[in-house]
Parts: sequence; structure tokens; C-alpha cells
Amino acid sequence: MGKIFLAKTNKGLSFAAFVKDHNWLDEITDFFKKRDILLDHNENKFRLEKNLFDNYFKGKKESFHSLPIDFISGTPFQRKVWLETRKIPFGKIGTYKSIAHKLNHRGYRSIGQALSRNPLLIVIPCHRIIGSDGSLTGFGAGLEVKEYLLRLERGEASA
DNA sequence: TACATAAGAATAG
DNA sequence: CTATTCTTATGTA
Repeated sequence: MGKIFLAKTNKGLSFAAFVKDHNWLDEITDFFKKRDILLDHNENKFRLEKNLFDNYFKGKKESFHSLPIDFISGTPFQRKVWLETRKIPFGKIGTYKSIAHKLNHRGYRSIGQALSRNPLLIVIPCHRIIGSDGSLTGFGAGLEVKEYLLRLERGEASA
């Protein structure tokens, strides 16, 4: 399916996304640079994460709830949305509207906006959020990925 | 303050 | 019923 770029602080995982191309990596590294976060290329530190993702892509109900995460970016609102999204159980889906409702918000669109900036793909299952009519509205990493992930959770994955 | 948004609702076909 | 357009609210820079 592709490679996944992971980044973590000493507090927890802070970034996870599919690697697009080299240029994309530059942007990410730049992102961390601006925050004075040094990147240490040490894959050994990601044993746990790797294992979790491995489970997930095997179709196991990995919720990542045990994985410590660290929001290096994000406004209070975004975090609320992310945390709420994270509560969605494996295999289930939610709508922007439902999230908004839980947060006592009327800003459906803002939910999507927050999710679009989700730095923790999969860990925060933004792919489980779809439009109120059941349509896949959008996805940062590409709708293909979203579709794939949803099928994966339905047990129809084909890698 | 102005811009952008992964939505929604409404309308037309 | 589906496709298309328009509207509105909210977050962010």
C-alpha cells in the first residue's frame, strides 16, 4: 500500500501519514524544523508503532488506544475533534454531523477542516468519517486510501 | 479582518 | 432519484 512516515516525540506519536514522494518528505521535515524538533532517524524507536500498524493492516481490530500520542500542533478545537474521532470503534463509521453534534457544534465543515489536518492518519481514524449521506467526501491522503481503509475494516482487504 | 473548507440543504433536471 | 448549485457556519492565518 505504501510507506508510512512516523514521527514521535518523547511523549508519544505525533505524526503518521503515507509517504507520497520525496518532495513531500521535505515538507514534513521542514514542518518539524520550524518547531525546533530534531528528527532522529531511528527505526528501532518505532517497534511498537510498527507492530500496531502491522496488526491494523492485517485486519485486526487495532484501535491504537494504547498508543501514546503527542499533539505537536493543533488548536484546542482540533484536538477535541481528533479525540472524538478517535473514539469511533473499529469498523464503524461516523459522520461529520455526528461529531459536530457531540461537540455541540454546528460547524460540520469545521470538523472536516480539523480532520483534514489530522497529523495521525489511521491512529485517528478520520477515514471513518463520511458525509451524512454515506458518501466519501474527501480525504487528505486520497480517497483511494480512504476506501481501502474502510474495506480493510470490513474485512475485505486485499492488500 | 479575510480566506478557505473533507458539509449541508435546496433546487432543478 | 440524481446531479448540480448555492448557502452558512466555523476555524485558521
